[in-house]
Amino acid sequence: MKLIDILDAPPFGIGYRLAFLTNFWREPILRQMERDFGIIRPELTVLMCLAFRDDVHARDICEVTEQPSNTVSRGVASLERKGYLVRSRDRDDTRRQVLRITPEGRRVHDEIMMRFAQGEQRMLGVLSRQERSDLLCLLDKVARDVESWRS
Amino acid sequence: MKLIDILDAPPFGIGYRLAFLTNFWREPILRQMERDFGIIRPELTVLMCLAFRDDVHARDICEVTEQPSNTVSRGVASLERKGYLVRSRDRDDTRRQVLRITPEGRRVHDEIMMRFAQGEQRMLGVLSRQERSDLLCLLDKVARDVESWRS
DNA sequence: CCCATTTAGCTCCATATGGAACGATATATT
DNA sequence: AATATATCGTTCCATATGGAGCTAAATGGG
Repeated sequence: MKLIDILDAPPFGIGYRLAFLTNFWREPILRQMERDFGIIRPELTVLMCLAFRDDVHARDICEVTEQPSNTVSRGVASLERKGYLVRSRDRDDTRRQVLRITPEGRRVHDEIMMRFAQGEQRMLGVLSRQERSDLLCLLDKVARDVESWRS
Repeated sequence: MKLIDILDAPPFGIGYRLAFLTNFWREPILRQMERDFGIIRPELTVLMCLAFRDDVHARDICEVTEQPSNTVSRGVASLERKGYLVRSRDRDDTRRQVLRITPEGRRVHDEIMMRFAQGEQRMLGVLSRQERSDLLCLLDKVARDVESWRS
């Protein structure tokens, strides 16, 4: 018996396949990432936020990612220890700290993003250009509708 | 800043959306499941395997789901305590135990599957029948190709 | 201006998880 | 048949995670 045999069993064909693909695409790269860079999932979450937009607060990351503040706090602290971000006090509100990614952090971030992109290309190998475009369009449509269907 | 704003930032549009949708579809239902039935993720994994095929060994579940044996072992033990499965020694190999789902376990399993199915329907609300069919077809194609692309 | 309330980020603690190693049993080798 | 090796399921331990509560700082109401 293989996992693939269960594909048709559950009464949620699309959801099951979404989870199936997410798992086999993402998890091996996350494990590599931990092995090669010592970065674990909550740290990557922080790193991606900082790469996307500079000068954010930990609180912003909590809101965007819906992660608990202690998880973000730990991620920020360990990324700082590794030299992937710097913290500075916010002069308007000294409780807050402004987070900024370092060049080294950016480098590691870009390397990890590249691995995810390459993994995606491998994953989609069986699809034509047109099929990939269709798939992206359909997924995008559902994702942008998230506020109407999320529990 | 909202999570949805980051959709177009990473260089893996399809993978990112797969993970995004998986997360918002599955996680709330898993939390409900824990709250309502006291069943956590590794237990659901075991329950789904037993519902799919009767008379399996814990080892089979490890192989199919690629979960470590201690995780499966704990899942089996707690499901047994809750009365959702029964264990019996395998007469051919007394190290093994044959696992069988109970009617109560089946009932809980079906209820949980129904919630995932309903969540899927809500998630896909924005798509037409044809679009859902296309999406399923594309995801299925990639999923069935898993052995060629998985790391 | 003073005190109550809220907020940012951190620490403590309880639980979830997976790697490693273990005991019991089965299988292979000589 | 006797011993070495492999396998099944479990326990032990180290780490990851999130909830609750804490401290410091900001904000609001009188």
